[in-house]
Amino acid sequence: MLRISKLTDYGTVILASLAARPGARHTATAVAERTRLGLPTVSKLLKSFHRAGLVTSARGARGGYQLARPAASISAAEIIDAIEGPVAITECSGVHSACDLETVCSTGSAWQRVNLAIRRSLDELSLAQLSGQETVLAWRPELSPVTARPLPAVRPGRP
Amino acid sequence: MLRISKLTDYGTVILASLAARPGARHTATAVAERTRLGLPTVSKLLKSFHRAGLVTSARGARGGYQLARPAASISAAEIIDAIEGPVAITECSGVHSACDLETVCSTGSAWQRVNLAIRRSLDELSLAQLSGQETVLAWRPELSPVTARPLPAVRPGRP
DNA sequence: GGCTATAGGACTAAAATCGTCCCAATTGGA
DNA sequence: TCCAATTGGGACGATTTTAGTCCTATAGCC
Repeated sequence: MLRISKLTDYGTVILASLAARPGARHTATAVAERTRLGLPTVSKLLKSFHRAGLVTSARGARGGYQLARPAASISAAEIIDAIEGPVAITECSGVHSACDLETVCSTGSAWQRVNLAIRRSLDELSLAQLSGQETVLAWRPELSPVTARPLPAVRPGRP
Repeated sequence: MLRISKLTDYGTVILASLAARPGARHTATAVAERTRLGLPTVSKLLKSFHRAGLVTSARGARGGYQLARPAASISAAEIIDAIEGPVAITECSGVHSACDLETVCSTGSAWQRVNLAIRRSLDELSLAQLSGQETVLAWRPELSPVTARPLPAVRPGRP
């Protein structure tokens, strides 16, 4: 199916939530409540984003997170990278390929081409667009319903 | 990561193998030996391709598979569809969305745009290109190593 | 009729993904 | 100065996907 993971999808929702008020500081708890995602999950994702440099954080009382850059300059590719690691359509686009098929492996270059094309469209899509701050061309409701957000059954509060 | 599954990758190798001699009939066993993939796996994938109409089959002695169409007119998108189902980057690009987030779901249209872009490049890539029958532009060896093909430990023969 | 293939599906095993929890570090305020 | 709030990092268990195998039925050739 070639899909992005649920976590990534949640991630965009979380970042969109931060983007709504870029100046303010947002605690993980507040974001969890606003997005209606589980607190542990939100917390985990925000940590990932922090490690990737997409958000800045402040610890301690009155701490919280906020976007490190304007939403328009954060790309979908960066978001995916932050959570799932580098986009790579085939498995050993990486380093260690234990592949001893000779003839057919010319396949590699072609997949790579697709990979680049995907990468490019992901680079061009900004968080601002994802969060609806910028209109996206050719918006056809009947063709593009809603994004995935099968909510976790559990609410933020502790069990 | 956004990657295609191993099975899909195997699938392209199998189809490429058929494409090498489009006129001939290939038994699953022969393909398994040539590609060095496990016979059950090859068999399963060929069945999927048959159901999807990408290959024709003949039963009985002297039976086997062959491409239903020229390699140039089979797209990567079709191959992926045959094995993994329709390409959809987000989960509920489908029908039943149990999504009750209102504000943030404008995200949908943007992901959909990416999805279309991906779909398009997948449509444009033919099996002929994947199997190296047509050269692919901008082939940079140091950037695009080899495709994934972590071989199954087991050989075609029965255990 | 017997041999060789595919057709289809059930079933098991392995792996990646999700989600939760715990404890350490840090900061602001009473 | 101590307490409460909040992030940081990692470990763990459960669920879901993905891989891979096997069994039985069906079809065509000799």
